Parts: sequence; structure tokens; C-alpha cells
Amino acid sequence: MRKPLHTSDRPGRPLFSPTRDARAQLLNAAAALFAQQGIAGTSLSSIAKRARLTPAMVHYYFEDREALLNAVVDERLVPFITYVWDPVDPGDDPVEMIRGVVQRLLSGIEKAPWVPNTWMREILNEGGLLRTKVLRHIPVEKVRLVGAAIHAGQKKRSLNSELDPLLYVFSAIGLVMLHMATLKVWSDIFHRRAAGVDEMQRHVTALLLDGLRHPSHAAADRQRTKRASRRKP
Amino acid sequence: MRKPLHTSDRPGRPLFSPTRDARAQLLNAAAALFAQQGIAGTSLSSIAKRARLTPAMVHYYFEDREALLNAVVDERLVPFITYVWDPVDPGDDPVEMIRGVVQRLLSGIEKAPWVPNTWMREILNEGGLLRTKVLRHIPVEKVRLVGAAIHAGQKKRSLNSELDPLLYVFSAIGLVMLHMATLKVWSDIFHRRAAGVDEMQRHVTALLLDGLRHPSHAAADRQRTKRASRRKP
Amino acid sequence: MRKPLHTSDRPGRPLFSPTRDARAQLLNAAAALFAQQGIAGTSLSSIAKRARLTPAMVHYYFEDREALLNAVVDERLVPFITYVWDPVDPGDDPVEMIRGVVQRLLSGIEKAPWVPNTWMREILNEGGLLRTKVLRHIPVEKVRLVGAAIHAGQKKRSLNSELDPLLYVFSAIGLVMLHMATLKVWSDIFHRRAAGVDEMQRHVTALLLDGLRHPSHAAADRQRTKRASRRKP
Amino acid sequence: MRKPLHTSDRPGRPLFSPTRDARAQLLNAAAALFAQQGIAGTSLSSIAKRARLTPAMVHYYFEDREALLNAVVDERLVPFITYVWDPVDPGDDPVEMIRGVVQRLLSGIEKAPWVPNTWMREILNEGGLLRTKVLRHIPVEKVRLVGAAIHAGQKKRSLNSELDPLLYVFSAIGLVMLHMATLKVWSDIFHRRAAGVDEMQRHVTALLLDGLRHPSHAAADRQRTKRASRRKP
DNA sequence: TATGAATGAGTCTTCATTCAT
DNA sequence: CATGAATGAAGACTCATTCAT
Repeated sequence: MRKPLHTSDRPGRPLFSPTRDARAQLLNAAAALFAQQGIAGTSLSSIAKRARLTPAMVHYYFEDREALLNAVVDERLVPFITYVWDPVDPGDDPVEMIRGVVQRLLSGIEKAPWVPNTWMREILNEGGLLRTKVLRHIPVEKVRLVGAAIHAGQKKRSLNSELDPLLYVFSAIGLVMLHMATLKVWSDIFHRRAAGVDEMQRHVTALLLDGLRHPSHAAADRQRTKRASRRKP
Repeated sequence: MRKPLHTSDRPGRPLFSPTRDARAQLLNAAAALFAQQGIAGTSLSSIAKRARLTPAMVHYYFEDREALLNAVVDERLVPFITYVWDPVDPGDDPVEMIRGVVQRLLSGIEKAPWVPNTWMREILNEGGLLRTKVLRHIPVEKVRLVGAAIHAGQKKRSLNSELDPLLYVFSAIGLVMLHMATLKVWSDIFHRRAAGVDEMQRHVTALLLDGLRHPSHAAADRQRTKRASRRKP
Repeated sequence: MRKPLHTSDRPGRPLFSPTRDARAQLLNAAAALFAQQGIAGTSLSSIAKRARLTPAMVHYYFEDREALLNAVVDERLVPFITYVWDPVDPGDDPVEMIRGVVQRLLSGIEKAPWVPNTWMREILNEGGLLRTKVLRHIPVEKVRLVGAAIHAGQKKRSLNSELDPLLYVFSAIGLVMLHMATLKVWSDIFHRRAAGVDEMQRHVTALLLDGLRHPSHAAADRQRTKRASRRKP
Repeated sequence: MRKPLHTSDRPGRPLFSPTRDARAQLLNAAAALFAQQGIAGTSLSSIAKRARLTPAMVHYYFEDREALLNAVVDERLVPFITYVWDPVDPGDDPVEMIRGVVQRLLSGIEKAPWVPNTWMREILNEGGLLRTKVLRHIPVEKVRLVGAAIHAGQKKRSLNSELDPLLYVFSAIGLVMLHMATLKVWSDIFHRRAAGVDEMQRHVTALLLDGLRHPSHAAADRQRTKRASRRKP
């Protein structure tokens, strides 16, 4: 069978900024449709159609449905994960670590809005079609780093010791994904305008750091959070 | 054409305790498989096989794939939602309201373990196949009640005013679903024993109420939380 | 997936006499088309069409292309082989053994005219699609029996000792298959009427037993051969 | 449309010694794969890949799948046939004629080992994809010559008159092809070492000339056969 | 010469659905 | 109630073929 010379590891392609060639179009289409309808609910022809190509081209570029999934993981999700986790620095304060991760998560999602849905449906969920493919690429050491920092904070009694440090990291990420994936639902139900990203970030950060109770620090902290969110865009 | 006598709205069937008849078997099989593989990834034949019936029987009892989905919603998910939200009482303290919802969520999931996966995949997610079907049944008034209670607490400066009250309710539910749906993933990655439900409840409650920072109340609060969790089983 | 209750080993079905049910129709169609066009050149839809069914029915009865091939082997070829080899008796004279095998081969082919082509193309040939499936069912012991009888005859110098006994058995079968598979070609080339089965049998038997040279016995032997062939139908 | 300059009838190319150019590579690859998997089972891409070329090149050199088949016949099979039949001389003894044909068949196969499989599968077999293409090139007159010589021998009662002279010629060729195509099968079944070409030649010649019975001449004849086979390589 | 890109048709397979019994 | 039989539509994948470069 003919194999296109394109390989998955072509270097120098800027992450998140899709090039115009057919292969990238297909990956984009796949990512978008997977987020909208789930992987199981997305046919290769619908992907092809969205990329204005024939179904045969999907096989030309990816050999296989499986290979397409792998490419989405390797060329779209892994860079996302790297972008979020790479800057985590062992020396940092745990609260700043979390703030940083959340921050990058949100800015990453802004560029790749299909991530949260796919994350929830195909990675977190039991039987998710990308679960094993993606979990291999979780930067376990970096996560442990944050966990250790939180644990240290708990020992010093400066952080809530009811929390499981490692689990907390996933709670944080999950919470962001969850809210970004469901941004629009609330407006549907409560007839409110859809929450903006900034609003969502403020809410999630407040929840993660201070919870429902704890108004005392809120006022002071609000300043820091706002300053941080202003830098981002 | 023959119509099964059973309709979706047969009353008086005890929730969560599936009867032994074929129709219930099919609903159970459907619920379980939907959770495992997602709705789009589940064929009627596989549901029939799991219920030890022929695919034709699925049509006998449900006419249609669509009708089966409706039945799962009406006879399995709506009761779950009712169970969680019905006891919410306008007079209650917002923190107790949340605690109660989380509590019932967890005990409900214990009886219907397929809920969290389906909730995340088919309800919260954009393009979830049960989304519109289920959202109709969210008890908006009850939710607004909790939102209002939180808002009042924020006014009194006893609750974190950085949080969006309505959004917070969904954060709470989402966080529980998220963690219950992913109970086993963590052990896979970090080679730890799978977190137990109690552990998970403590973690989630602590996160929701106090967040990462806030060590001061922690010691005192631990007592209340533990007492609450002891009542549950 | 739904599985028809028919299994491959339904007993009591007379070999070579196809029943009228759809499954048997499909097997017949498959056998016929495989012989005409080869297995690789035969699509499932062409088989279905020949059996006046839809392609989906092929999968209803056989799960798989592979399963269809297995069924052709198990329910069509294996009985053929059994029919040919079962009567071979250790006590017999080697010449009679060969004569018997050739005889049953020919009468078997009369009832299952698709066998020779398939035998040559899909079993004898390297890369034949039924090769491994069928070779498992060659009654090795029976073949060795004939080989041993020939070997004994060679020791007594009553049989041609230039021949490899085991190989000779295969030469005999192959020669019959070869000629039955190509009955009509000769008429195409030499503009003769197609050779009849009887004619072919006389030719093949003469070749196998006496070869090109050896006119002496011919006259006497002709009688025996004719008598034998008269018994057959 | 561009037409390749190469046409199928380029003269002066030495038979059996493939040149190194791409076109010859393709023919070789095709011949080899056709023998292994049959024509229907061989895609143009697989041929191209084996020749380390792109599928488009197959069309560049051969325009068409059909044209490739024609080229295989004209440039590979026809020379083979010519090589086998050209030396047949009207004056020869029929036994020597047969011996000669068998001899050249075997030495031809040694240089073009793909011939026997293809011969059986694609030429002899009903529906063989090369059948009509090749049968046109059978040197009918030469075959009739051998047939006539045999017939004469039968009249003189020096040859077995049970045999159909014309058919015998095909039996001879078929038997050689059959055995050469299946050299390795026997070892698979009977766990013997694979028969060598010499061994096979002795067996086939003995069968063709003397058959199973007829030990008397065997000893004397063995000498002639051996001398003949020594000349060959 | 040579290649990558592109396509339409066809093949295998699955599936929801229908229906006679 | 229950099943086996049957089908049409759709999905994954292959392949011969074309074409611009």
C-alpha cells in the first residue's frame, strides 16, 4: 500500500496553529468532530467531508482509523499536555504551581477548544477511546512534583490536609476541563448569557484554592488573581 | 403493528431495584453498556446479548433505539435526579445543602454505578446523546434555591464571594461525578491502590468547602465530616 | 451479534446432496464460484447474488469470510475426502487400492464438479487459500497404508520400483484432479468434442498403472478396467 | 495521454535473464507474486512495492492491469513455451520426444520457478486469468506431432494403446507442473525432507513411461533415465 | 522517468429495523 | 412473548486509475 511520506514526527510544525495541508486539515476536522460527537459517533467520511476531502484520503494519510487516533494523540494532545506541564518548576510554591497549570490549561484550551470535551469523554471516562493512548503521556514526575509540594504545605499546616495531594492535582485539571466543556450548558438551562472564560477562571480558581467557605482571604486574593488573568491574553 | 403493553411511564416500580423481567434486564444492560462504551459505541445487539435476549426483543419492548434512550432517561436517570434533589429544603444552611446533595449523589451512585460515566459522557458533554433529554429534568427551582442560599451567605460575607453561586452547584455535582467516574484511573497511573468511596468523599467535600488553602478550620471540620460520613452507609 | 443456530456439524445431512435452505444455497454458490473464479476473485456479494440473497445474509450465516471458507472445507471438502479414503482397506492389493481411490474420486467429482478446480487452485498451489485448512484433514494413515502396500509390491519386484510410493499416491490423485479440472480445455484447443468422464478414466488409469510403454498387458487389462467402470454408476 | 515508449513486443531481450531496468523488475515482481498469491489476490501496489517502485509506475510502464497481464504472458510465458517446444523434431521417437519435453520443462522451471504455480492456477484452471491469453500460444502443430508419433507407436503395438495420444501430452506436462508446484507440500504432511528436483524427475518419468506395474523393464530403464538426467545440468 | 495526491467504485462488515411464525 | 430470517443503509478499507508536477 502506498504510504505518504509524511510521518507523525515532522519537526518544526508550530503547535496549535494548523497548517493548510490536507493532512493537518484532517487532523483538525477529526479533533473537532471527536469533541462534538465523540469518537465512536464520528465516521471517517464525516471527517473527510469536513476537510473537504474524500474518505479515501483519510486512509491515504493515516492508513487506519487507529492510526488517525494515534496521530490525534501524538500531534495534538501530547503537545497540549507538554504545553501545560513543561513549565512546572520544582522550586515553586504549590499554590503558584496550581495557578500556573490552570492558567496554561485555559490558554491552551482557547487555542484548542476541542480539548475539554475530548478529555472528559475519551480520556477520563472508563472505556474512553483515547484513555490508554493518552495516559502513557501524562508527565507523572511533574505531577508528583506538585503533589510533593502540596504535601509539604500540608505538613507545615499551611494547606488543607483533608485533601489527597495527588488527587487534588487531577481534581484541578478535571474541574477546569469540566467547566470549559460545559460552558454553554448553563445558559441553556438558566437562560443566562454564557459564562466567559475569565469569569470561569475566577470561579474555578476560587473554588480550587479557597472552597465555598473562607471569605476572609477572598478580598485580598481577588487582587492577585485578577492581575494574573490580565497578563494572560 | 403490535405495540408492547409496557409503556415508559409504568408507575409504582421501586427505583434502583430492578425487577427480574426482560424489559428491566434490557434497561440494566443498556445502562451498563452505555457507561462502559458510550451510547454511540453500543449496539442494540450487544445490549440484547447482555440481557440474554435477541435483538428483536429490544424492538419489541422499545420500538426504537430512540425509545430505548428515552426509557433509560425516564426510568433510570430521572429517578436518580429526583433522589438527589427532592430532599433539598429551602430552610437549610447552604453548606448543609451541598453536603446533602453530595451525600445523596454518592449513595445514589453506589446503587447505580453506571451514572457517573454516562453523566459525563452523554449529558455534560457537548453532543452528548442524552443531553437534551436529561436537561429537561433538571429541577431548576431546587438548584436556584441552593444558589440563592449561597448568594445570601456571600452577602453575609460568610461564604466565598468569588464563586458564582449557580455555577458552584454544578461544580459540586460535576466534581463528584468526575471523581467517581475516574476512581480507578489514578491507581493505573500512580500504582496506588484504588481510592475508596469514603476517601473520595472526604477529598471532594474538603475541596468543595475549603479548597486548597484554609488549614485553620480543617481540624475542627474533620470531625463534622467524619460524623456525616458515618451516618451514610 | 446475532448468531444463527445452525452449526457446522448438523448431522444427518446427506453429503453431496444440497438441501434447499439458504445456508446450503450459500455454500453451494460459494463452492461453485470458488471453482470458477478462485476464492480471491470471488466477492461475498457475488455469492449472495448467486444464491438469490443479499450480501448481509452471508454474514448472517457465516459471521465472516473466513468462517465461510471454513464451512466450505468442513461441510463440503472434508466429506469428499472421507468418501474417497474411508473404504481403503489394509488388506487390499495396491493396484486395487489405487483403482478404488481413482474410482471414488471420479464418482465424487461427478456429484461435486467444483472439487477439481478448487483442489488445484486453492489446495495444491502454494498460497492456496484452503491449503492449510484442508491439509489438516488428509487421512495420513490411510495414505501411508497405500504407500506401504506399494512398497511391499516393489520389494516383491511386482511393482515399478522407480516410483516413490507416497508420492505416487499424490500423483494419482493429482492426475485425476488435473484432468477433471481441464476436461474442456482440450476441445477448445484441438477442436475435438470434450472428453467424457469414462474416456478420461480409462486414460488416467492406463497412465497410472502402465504408463506410455507397456503394450503387452494392455489387452488383458482392458477387460478388468472396463468391468470395474461398469460397476460404478 | 503519454504513452510509454516500451511496447510489449520489444525484440532481442534474452529470455529468462531479466535485465535490471524497472520494467523488467515489475514483470519479475508480478510473476513472482502471481505465483505466490494468484493474480486475483495480487494488487498492483504490492507488485510495485516488491519492485521498489510506486504504483503509478506500473501504469507508466503498462498502462493497465490488463496490459501487465499481457506482458507477463508475452514476455515471460511465451518464451517459456517456445523454449520447451521448439526443439521437438518430427523425426524423433515419441518416448524421446516426451523425455525431451519433460527435460526442458524441468530446466525451464529451474530458471523460472514461478511457472508451475501460475500454470496450474491461471492457465489450466477454468476461469484462470491467463487461460485464453496463453492457450493462443500453445504450439498446436508441435503437440499434434507428438500425438501422431504416439499414435504410430500404438499402431505398432509398441506403446500403450489405452492412452489418448493428445491427452497424454497434456498429462505429461500437467504432471510435471503439478509436482513441481507442490514439491514442498509433501514434506509438510509426511514430515519428510522436501523432494529434490532430480528425485521428482525420476519419479515423474517413471510414472509417465512405465506406470505403477511393469517392474521388468525398470532395471534396464533406470540406466537410460540416469544418463539422461546427468546430461541436463 | 518518477512521485505524491486524489478519486470512484467496490468489498467486507455491522447494524437498526421489519416481519412471518 | 419470542425467534429466525431478511434487508438496506452506512462505515471501514482497498484498489485501479488519473493527473499535476
